[in-house]
Amino acid sequence: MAVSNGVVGTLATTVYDRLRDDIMCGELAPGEKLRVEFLRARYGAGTSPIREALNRLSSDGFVVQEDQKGFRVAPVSRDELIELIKTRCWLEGVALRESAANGDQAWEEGIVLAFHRLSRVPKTTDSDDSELNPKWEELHRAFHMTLLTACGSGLLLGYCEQLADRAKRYRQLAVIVNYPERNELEEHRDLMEAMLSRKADKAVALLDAHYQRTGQQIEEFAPVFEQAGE
Amino acid sequence: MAVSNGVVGTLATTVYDRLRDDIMCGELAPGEKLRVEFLRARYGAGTSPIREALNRLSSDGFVVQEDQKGFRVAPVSRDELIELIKTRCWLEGVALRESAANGDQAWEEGIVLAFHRLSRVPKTTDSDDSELNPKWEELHRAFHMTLLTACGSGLLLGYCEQLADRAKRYRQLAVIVNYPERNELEEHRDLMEAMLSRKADKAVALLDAHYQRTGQQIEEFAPVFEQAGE
DNA sequence: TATCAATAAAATATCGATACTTTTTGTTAA
DNA sequence: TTAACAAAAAGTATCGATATTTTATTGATA
Repeated sequence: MAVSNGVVGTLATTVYDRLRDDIMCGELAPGEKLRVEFLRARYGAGTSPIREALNRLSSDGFVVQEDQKGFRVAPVSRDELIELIKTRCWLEGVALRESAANGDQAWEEGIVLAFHRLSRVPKTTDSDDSELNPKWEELHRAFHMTLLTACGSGLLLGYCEQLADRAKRYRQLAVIVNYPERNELEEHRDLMEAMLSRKADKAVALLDAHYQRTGQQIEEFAPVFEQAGE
Repeated sequence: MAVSNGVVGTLATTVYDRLRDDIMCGELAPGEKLRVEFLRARYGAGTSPIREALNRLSSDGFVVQEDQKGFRVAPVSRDELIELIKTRCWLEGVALRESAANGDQAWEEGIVLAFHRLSRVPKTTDSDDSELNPKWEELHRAFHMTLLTACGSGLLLGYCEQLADRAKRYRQLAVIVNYPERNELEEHRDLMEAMLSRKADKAVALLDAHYQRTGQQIEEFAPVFEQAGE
């Protein structure tokens, strides 16, 4: 059962993916209690796969667990957002430098390609910029990761990806869409060019600014931090 | 049930802890298949807590999981060890620099204290240096973490801790105990002094050397990398 | 003898029922 | 009224049984 692209997955994995999405996009609010009975009904699965998915998600930081008290959606806070961005700048900074030092021709070509694809897709789907384009999200993620892939550590890449996911959650909760005075495409182009010419210091500075700016947008859009209880 | 220091934990958590230990110390060999039935008998628990523990461990990288094919102990390899050490140097390097920049007086005092405690405990329990002293392991870990605690990111600390655990596993598998021409206490003292005098560059250099040396010891002691199948 | 298919065995994943813990509710005594 | 406790309700954690999938075995065919 649960077949996708010819491969049979487990129900637990399906539930994990769906729950993760629902938490990331805010369908399940920060702090919300995750009762097994509720989730069983929602995802049409038995106790075991639900609990297995929840256990995995708590290792990822999307769910918090307390023994004998069950699970709830991980809370969000201004402090955590700040820490998240800071840590992300540090880790991606290391990865950028290493990538710039070690990247080969295939890596360079990958960057050019990823940028090109990103440039061809609009950030929002509808004309009034109220809805994020998931395709853009995907290509944006891919572009940033491509810059890092030559760092030589899958472990580090994994951490960067995890942080990117957690940051994405904040972005989705804040429903940031289009800011007038911001040309993201140019920011990405500058970043690409700094990396291609192996100016690591410059690239790191650009990236820091890039993330810091996004962080600010989220903060200005602060209804996110209404602490959600139940 | 499962009471320890007044707090009631779940069976799943107990199993998680024990399994983790057994994998870290090599009781369960790298690559070994982890059949649920076997684990049930071993830890005296039902299917659910066993599987929940396994799910958590796979997020930690101690167990690998493949849908419909169950779980096995994460394999080890020379390549992974190298990557592990490299990544650890990078992340702890960042954390050291930030700590050195931000640490306050309480942080300094914590370091002095942790070093003192470490210096008072022998690395091995018996006279012929064949058995590691678990107390030493604990204090050693505490000392290194204390150096990093002022970095200002719990996220980064978490990653450092995770890497430390994975590195510990390699050390335990290799049964490294006492190398003649190495004075670890002095290495630690130098590291402490560099940090107290806020010489971050020097501290990072010392730490890199410290970990690189340990890595070398593990590699020389290479029976670890006999690939274990079943 | 090798290949493949069919079958049997083993192992994984899932379910629903039960035991245990926490939380809520209701009642009594200060 | 409120503090304390007891009883009931709700929710979590665990178990053992079953369904499903993978792996091993066997035997027929080329």
